[in-house]
Formats: sequence, structure tokens, C-alpha cells
Amino acid sequence: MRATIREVAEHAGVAPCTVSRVLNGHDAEHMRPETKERILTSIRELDYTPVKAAQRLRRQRTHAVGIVVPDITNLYFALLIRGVESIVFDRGFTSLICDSSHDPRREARYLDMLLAEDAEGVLLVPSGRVDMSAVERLAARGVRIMLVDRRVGGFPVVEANNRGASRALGEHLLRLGYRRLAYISGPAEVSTAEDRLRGFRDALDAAGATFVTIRRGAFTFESGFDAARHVLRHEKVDAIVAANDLMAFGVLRAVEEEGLSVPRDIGVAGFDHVPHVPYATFLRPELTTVDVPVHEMGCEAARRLLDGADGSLQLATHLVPGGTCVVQRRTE
Amino acid sequence: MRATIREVAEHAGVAPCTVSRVLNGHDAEHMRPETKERILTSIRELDYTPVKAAQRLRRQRTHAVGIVVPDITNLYFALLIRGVESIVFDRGFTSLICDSSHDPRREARYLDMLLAEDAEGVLLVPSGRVDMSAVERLAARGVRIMLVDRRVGGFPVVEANNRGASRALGEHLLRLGYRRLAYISGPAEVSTAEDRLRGFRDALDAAGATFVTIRRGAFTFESGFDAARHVLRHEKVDAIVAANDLMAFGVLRAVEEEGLSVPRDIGVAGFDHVPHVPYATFLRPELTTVDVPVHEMGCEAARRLLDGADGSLQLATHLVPGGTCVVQRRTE
DNA sequence: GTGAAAGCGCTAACAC
DNA sequence: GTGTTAGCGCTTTCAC
Repeated sequence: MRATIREVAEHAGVAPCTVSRVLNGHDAEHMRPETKERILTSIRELDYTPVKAAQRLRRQRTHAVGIVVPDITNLYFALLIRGVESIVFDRGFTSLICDSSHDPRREARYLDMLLAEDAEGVLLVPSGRVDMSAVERLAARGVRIMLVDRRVGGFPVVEANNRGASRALGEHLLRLGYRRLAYISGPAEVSTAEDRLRGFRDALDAAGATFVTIRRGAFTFESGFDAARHVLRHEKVDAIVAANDLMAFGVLRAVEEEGLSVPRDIGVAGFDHVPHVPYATFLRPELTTVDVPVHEMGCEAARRLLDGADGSLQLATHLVPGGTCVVQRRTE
Repeated sequence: MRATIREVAEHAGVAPCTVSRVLNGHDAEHMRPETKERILTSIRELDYTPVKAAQRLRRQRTHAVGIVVPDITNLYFALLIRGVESIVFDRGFTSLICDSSHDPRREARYLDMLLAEDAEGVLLVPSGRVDMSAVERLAARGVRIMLVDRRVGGFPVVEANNRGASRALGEHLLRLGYRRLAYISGPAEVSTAEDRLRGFRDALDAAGATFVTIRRGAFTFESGFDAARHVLRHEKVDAIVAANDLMAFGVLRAVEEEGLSVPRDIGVAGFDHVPHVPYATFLRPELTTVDVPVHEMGCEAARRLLDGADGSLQLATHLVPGGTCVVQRRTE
């Protein structure tokens, strides 16, 4: 039923290896054009496609890479995947997209699956509590590992300059006159959360200021909402800064529910800038945040993985001032 | 460096096929427990994992399935993928997730890639203008094709009862007293768009009513916004119904920009119910819409594909009344 | 310029 | 109960 390379060879009156040569472009220098033509015709007539499994077995290469993200339904990671895929696919590699759903056990199972599939490289956005042994298993087999967005262990990473950007955001808010700041951070295990907190603190330190309060969320809308409500009910602050936009949206919701108004009564800032979310267009005023080039991060990580580049890379980010933070009239 | 089955066999003092038997559970009845034990130990000690390419070649089965969606950054399709993956992965299959990005050419390339990978089945959410020849190429090779969410050609499909649900939505609005309705439909090539329009029309027909106007959007926020603004500026309507929630959000935005208020001045309804979008929580009042069990659709499609079930399936949906449509005081 | 032959790692039919 | 053998479809020396 399905044609093999031998059948193509017979049909064209040549040996299998000659067909193979055509298929793989090893005919560059020395091959009679008419032979090549005959073979190409046979391939077309028999509707021949090589069996990948046989190629992989023989070549001892799979041309497959894995990409593991914590949550495929999160636009941030979906854009990352798009970036990766745009490079990987166009280079003729197959990518195995895996969604760990924030579950370290599931994540480990996917990593083992990638090992079984003989992925040549793996791009990993680690969940909060990665099973490093699964990662080590891959590395031990010589699989190239590249972390994306979040650091963990000693593996090379492509990430944003979270600390620097967060510091710039902090300086921005201080410049606008905000002084009583609450910070809603992300999970302690996630490097982006820690870097953003540290960066903002850098700004405060330089100005001799401190946070009124710091709370920890889970990078989700709900956790931002909960944390903000708690802050608003127990502290006197003039701005709330969240470690990502999703939580910042939760903050805005809480501010509204508490009967306050942004930016009149309180300033709000986020981090991420995933404004591609159409719903976010509803926001008035627009959120003060930091743009993270997540698609570019995916592209760059894929490029480095395929090119065999070692070492880490930090991508530049930039401040996106929005109407949720404005110049404060000092009321004292 | 990497252990093969032969090395495991030698290490355990058995023949390769015996190792294979253990690996594949063909040891059920008759195998000396100690032999099995010895083999398992060797496997562990040598850190052996079978080479998938060799297995696939020998077994003539890939245990791989493809899933092609038009837009991985759209939460709707991300949830669909999750549903599919939850079934496929747990059954020991590998899924190849492909994002056609609404581009029929890219879509065709992915379908050809799935052919080259010898996917045993393909779940396809066709883009607006699918290249059916690429689909036929797969089918001709005996690859099982199952459409999801959208119909096209004569292939079996797992979809929602869009027409029935839309009719119910129409009846709901009529019952509330809305009479001057504008409808913002989706792309004509997409079956969901057509079904929803037809269903709503069913309701109007039964009541002897007609649309004030029908416009066509692209299922995007922006197109919903544009269409609604046009309607609001040129027609006198008491409600605008969009063929999906994304466009409905655009409608709400347009209504706000035109200085009108929902539901006081105008009713708004959508279709999809992807309220999992945290940002949507901002919406006050909540959107009147129809719940489409998209995750379940993914699961069911995957199950049917793997179980070899033929024929189509329609999943039930249900109306989600929201504050954007309320009882109208007839003002005449 | 092209062909013959070997073998990638695995499994299954058939021996014993 | 376990081993021997052949072969899945392909690529790549090495001949000539």
C-alpha cells in the first residue's frame, strides 16, 4: 500500500541509495540530471514519503525538541510557545509541546516522555517546584536543556531583565510621588517573582524608602484580588504594585470593590504587559506596567537551543507608563 | 554510552527478546519470576530506555496523534488542547500540537508534517479556509481524521449544538422583550458562525420577527467593536448579539464609547462562555452567553479518535443568563 | 555516477 | 520458559 524507498528505486530503475541521495540532497555534484528527474517522477507517482522512524533510527537523530510550559491556557506562555515554534518548525524540527499544568509530577512525566522520544533539546519553563532529577536525567543523556523565563539549578536560561526593569518601575513610582507602597509578589520558588521584588526593592533602597507591606500571591487574578483587599482593609497605602499584570487586574478589581478609584485614590502597577488580551482593553485607565518581550524570548531560546549556543541571555524590557499611576499631589 | 536492549540482555544473561517481553508485558503467563527480576534490575542499572524510533519502525505503529488548532493563544483552543491532551497522554500516546495561526498554508504544512510523522490520527479544528487536499492526503493514507468544533467536508466532527443553543438564546432575548436586534456573526466559512446565526434566526422566525441588521465580524475583539460601533451609529436597536464572547466584549466596549449603558440603554449577548478569562471578571454586569463545553469537546474528540469511533457527536450547551440582558420595559 | 551490503534498535514468529 | 533469526525502512560507507 504505502510505497517504500525500494519501490521508488525499482520504479525508477535505480538502487535505493540513489533515491536516498536525491531525497537528502547528496546529489549536489555528480548525478546525471536525467536520473534525478526519473527518480523525482517516481516519487511523485508513487506518492512516496520517507518513514520518519526509519530515518531517525538510521541517522541516530530525531530532529525533535521539547517545550514544556506550566500553563498553556496562560496567554503569556502561549505567546512563548508561538515564538519557539516559529523558529523550530521553520528549521525542519518537530516540536513536542507539553503543558505541565503547574503540576511537578506531570512535568516530570513529560520530561521523561521527551527522554523516551529522544528529543535533542528541551526548552523548559519550570513549574514552581520542578523535579530536578527529571531534568538531570535528560542532561545526563546529553539532551540540551535551556530554561526560559525562569531560572532554576545551574542551567542556561533566556529570561527578561526582571530585576532591572522592576527597579526602573520602582523609580518611576517614586518619581511620581508615591511613598506608601504595598507590593504583591509571586511564588517564592519562581525566579521572576524574586527578581521583580528585588529590583523594586533596589529602587526603594536607593531612595531610603521601604514597603509598607509585602504580600505573596500566586500570579493569579484571584490571589491579586485577595491580597489587595487585605492590604486595603488593613493598611494605609498610596499605591499597590503587583508582580504581574494578572494580579494587578485583581488589585484593580479589589480597589473598585472597596469603593476606591484609580488613580485618584490609589496608584496601581503591574508587570508583564500582555495587553494582547483584548479584554484588557476595557481597562480605563490603562495599567502602568513593564513590557516583557515574551515572543522574542521564545524565539531567542529556540535559536540558541538549535544553534548549540551555551550560556544565558537576558532580554531588555521597557517601562510602559499608564494612567493607573500619575503624579501625586502631596497631601500633607 | 546509551544502553541498548542487547546490552541489557547480556547484563542479565538472557536474550534480547526476553527483555523485550518484559518491557512489553508479554510475560504475563510464563516467565520465571527470577528472570524477570534480573532483567528489571539490569534495566535499572544500565538506565535503559527503549529507542522509540526503533519500536515504531518495528511495530509499524507510532502511537502519535496530531492536534491542529487555528490559534493557540486563544483561550478557547488552549482549553480544547488541554482536553485532548488529558486523554491522549494518559493513554500513552504522544500528541503533536500544531498552531496554524489562522493561516491555511501553515495549516497545510502542519498536516503534511503529521503525515510525515505517521500520526495515527489527527484532530483538526480547521482554519477558515482549510486546504482540503492536505486533509485528503492524510485520509488517503488511512490516517483517522476527526474534526473538532467546526465542520468541513464530510469528516466526522465533535461539536457543540450551536444551532439549538443559539435558538434558545434568541428565545431568551425575545422573552425578555427585546425586539430590535442586531446580530454580529462570524466568518462565513466557519460552521460555528453559520450555525449560531441560523439558530438565532430560528427563534426569530418562530416569533415572526427579523433582525434589524446583520454584520459579519472575524470572531475577534476588534471586529466586534467595529461592527457594534457601526450599528450604534446607523441603526436603532435594543440589543446586539455577537456570535462569540470575544466580539461581545468588543460590543460592550463600543457601547461604552458611544456613551450608552448596558443593560439600561441596550442589551448585549455573546456565545462561548470562556469566563475562565480572569479579566472578564471585570465585566459588570456579567455577559449573557451560552456555555460551550470546550474542554469536554477536546476529551470526547480524543476518546473517539483513539477508540476508533466513527460518526459525529454533538455536545449539549446551556444558556448562561447574565445582567447584560434584562427584562425590557416596553417604552411605546 | 551508481550499486551492493551492512546495520541502526527493536519485536515477533518460530524453534526447542 | 527462553533463544534464534529475520526484517521493519532507511542511509552510508565502500566498491567499481
